[in-house]
Amino acid sequence: MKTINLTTQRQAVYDVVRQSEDHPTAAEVMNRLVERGHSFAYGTVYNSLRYLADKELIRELKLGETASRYDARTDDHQHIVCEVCGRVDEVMTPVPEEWMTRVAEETEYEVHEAHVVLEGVCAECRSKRKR
Amino acid sequence: MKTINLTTQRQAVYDVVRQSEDHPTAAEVMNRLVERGHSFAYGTVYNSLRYLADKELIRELKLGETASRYDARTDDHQHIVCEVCGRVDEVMTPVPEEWMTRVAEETEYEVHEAHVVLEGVCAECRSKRKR
DNA sequence: AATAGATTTATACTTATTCTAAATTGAAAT
DNA sequence: ATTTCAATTTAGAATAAGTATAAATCTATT
Repeated sequence: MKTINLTTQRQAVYDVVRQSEDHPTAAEVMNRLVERGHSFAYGTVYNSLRYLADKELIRELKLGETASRYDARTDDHQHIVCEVCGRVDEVMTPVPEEWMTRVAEETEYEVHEAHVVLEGVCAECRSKRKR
Repeated sequence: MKTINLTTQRQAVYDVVRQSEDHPTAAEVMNRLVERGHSFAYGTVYNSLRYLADKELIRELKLGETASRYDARTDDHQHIVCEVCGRVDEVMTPVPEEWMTRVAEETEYEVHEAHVVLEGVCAECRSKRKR
């Protein structure tokens, strides 16, 4: 019984997120909407992002920056941020189940999810650095 | 050559963080300072927290909430947040090196750090729920 | 006591996001 | 076709966390 009501605004926001190669912030989504000729209220973009994340069509990422980012990939995965250029890439290698089990034992929590943000230097910045 | 200049304010902020069982936000640190009879400017508390984190006397935690939290434990560890009551606990079981290596291979990043925030239900909330 | 550098203070500002009340839209019922 | 009602959008105000700024205060050294 999961009805999804994609209004014009929500569809347009969804399209922007899906068609972005990076992981745009709300402000970036807004800019890209304007580039496409839309002019929605700021609040609507936030509402739409929240709605889409709620329906699990997109994911909200909190990577430790001030602004949330959005990702159209909703399958289980993590993220890595380049310390030099700030780019964000997907990490598909799954967090080991065994580690989660150990953490459950250690903490006595029922563990549901792990959000991992890795930090490092991307291939591009690494080769630039070498000279 | 790492000189550390602990002014009255910085020392007091450091004391609050060290003597907190939980992981207080800046606002909570401020409240606890007031309870102890201090009345520092808001900016000073933020500056002190930044200074102490800089000198690695404390750590700033970004757990996906709106406000940062602060932790007097500076050794390598992760955190787990209870979805029910919001409490934050330490996770000392280290993230498997092997997983980090695999991620480095997958992403072609030079991986420096992993910040993990786990979510689940703490022992206390679990037992309350059962009854 | 005089100077300089660092720090603190009070306050203004910024950024990201949420809230609010009125206006608009759209589907269902008449 | 018109009314109706709920959901949505809009514009703008409000909030929350944190940073910036300029003046005042401390502190160590000459």
